Amino acid sequence: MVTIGAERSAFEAIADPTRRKILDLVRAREMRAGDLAARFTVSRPAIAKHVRVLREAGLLRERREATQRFYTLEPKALESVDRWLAPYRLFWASRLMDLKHVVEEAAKTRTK
Amino acid sequence: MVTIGAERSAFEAIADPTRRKILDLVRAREMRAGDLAARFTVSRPAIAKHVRVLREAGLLRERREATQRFYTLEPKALESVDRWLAPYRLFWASRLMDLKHVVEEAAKTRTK
DNA sequence: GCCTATCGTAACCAAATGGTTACGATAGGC
DNA sequence: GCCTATCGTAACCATTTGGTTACGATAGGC
Repeated sequence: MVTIGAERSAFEAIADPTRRKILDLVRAREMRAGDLAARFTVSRPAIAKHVRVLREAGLLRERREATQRFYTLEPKALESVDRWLAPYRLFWASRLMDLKHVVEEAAKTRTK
Repeated sequence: MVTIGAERSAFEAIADPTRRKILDLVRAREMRAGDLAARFTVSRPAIAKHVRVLREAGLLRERREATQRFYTLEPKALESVDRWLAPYRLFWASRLMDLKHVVEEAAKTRTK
């Protein structure tokens, strides 16, 4: 298998708050590069670099029309993150069980 | 409000694959610093630094016993990430709806 | 008291990151 | 043909990151 261009993990991509905000914007509606840049205080090239990182992580889809570039969220964006996170949700659930157990024991003691 | 020690985001913390693996290990069972280090090829101080990042992000809990240090997963670890991720799950769901619609249209056309 | 085991921290280094300004490519209006 | 608008990329820079080796602190065994 030949990889064209740089690979990059979604985890790295979402580490930066600016990039998370870009994703949040693009999730709502398709946006042009300029529209995105206008939402931030940093320069347009800085945003272009963030967008590149997001594309290399497979999170953004690019559509060109004349000189303009439109960005949309890749349909399965962040599923890899979600998959990794899933066992942690089970962990929280088990923690809640523990709490439930503690509460029930306390109730039993009280009604004894 | 006075911040003791460095603040750090959970998103930065999980950007590194070694740190994600540390979390995965600690989620299963409490581990000593040395136990953790033994699981990786990098040096012990390198692991100590990763552990510090994870603690600063509020993901790890430390317990000391003599000269040993035991680490466990903080009960609510990564909930902030999960909260940020939640709208993306809705996004996937709506994408699935779209797909369902496409499939149903195709079925209708076929049976016409 | 001394040795050993278990650690974090300091100091240092190469590479990656996130920002900037300057420039080039491309398409549309006139 | 020329100007303008919309962009990405190149070159550069300061800071952060992830790794190393060397060292110090602390507690238990004998």
